[in-house]
Amino acid sequence: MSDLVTRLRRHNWRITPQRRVIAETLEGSHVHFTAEEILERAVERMPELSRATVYNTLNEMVALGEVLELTLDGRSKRYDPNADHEHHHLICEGCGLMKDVHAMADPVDWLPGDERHGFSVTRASITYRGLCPECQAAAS
Amino acid sequence: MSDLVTRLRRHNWRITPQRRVIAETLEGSHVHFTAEEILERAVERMPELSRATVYNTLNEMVALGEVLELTLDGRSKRYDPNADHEHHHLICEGCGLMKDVHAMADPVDWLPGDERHGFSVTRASITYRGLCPECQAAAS
DNA sequence: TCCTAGCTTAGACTATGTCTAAACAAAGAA
DNA sequence: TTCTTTGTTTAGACATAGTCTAAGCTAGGA
Repeated sequence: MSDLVTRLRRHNWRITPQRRVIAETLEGSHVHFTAEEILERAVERMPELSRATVYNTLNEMVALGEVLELTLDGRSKRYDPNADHEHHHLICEGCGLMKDVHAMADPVDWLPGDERHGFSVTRASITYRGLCPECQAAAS
Repeated sequence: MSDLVTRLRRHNWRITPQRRVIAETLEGSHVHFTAEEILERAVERMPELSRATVYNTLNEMVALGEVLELTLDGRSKRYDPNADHEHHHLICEGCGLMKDVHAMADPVDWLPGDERHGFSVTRASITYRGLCPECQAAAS
């Protein structure tokens, strides 16, 4: 049973077969897929599924607040089904491997008032960068 | 005199007229331009300048470490000439306005060892999101 | 049953960025 | 000076990621 599907249903969102396949594909993996990767995997289960439906569905899930959109490499967006859970990202500059990580406090607390320029700051995310164990070994 | 040009020259990088115009366009503004915006403005000073040269030059300046590449909205990359200066970004979710900000400490220190997954973590950047004063006023 | 609203589809279109091949430019050698 | 080498610039083709459109489809209510 998909937790994401349950959360989506709470918004009175119609769960069509296409949307179910997309949600389950998104949730069934530990990595954050791009839209194309989700399309590729979902099509294995539902061959007639179209590219437009995948893009539409992902955008709607983001708008509902149940999926996070990540733009970390400047190429394509990635989708993270863990929308409620506060976390950050660690990226390998060698191979692009990405991990979810947790910091010790909320970075919003570390932005002084005089650096806020009158904004109401609601959230903050940290992108850590470095080399994963494999790329460190390859570089030495 | 452009400080960025001086820094680029230190790398024994040939400062051609095209490269100078691009560097000065990049540095002469307080906002972070996209490649297309830089092209548009640089062409006013040098009409024969090509798109490929702008993209090549920006990528080379990033590779030299003198310019930062930002991918904050998932659409197009933006370029920040302040590469040496440790700072983060505050973005308005209403209108996209972006400000440079400074946090009170280095977020690398706030990532526990058991959250590093064996990576050598070299840097971290924080993206703060909220609403700017104008968008707060418009929303209320 | 029919109607209606919303969903899905294929493919055209747009935006952003990269690649290629040829022309050009600068600096050193003869 | 002319030749050669190396690096730079150019126009335009190409690639990739994502959006839009118009038509058809589907589920649920009247």
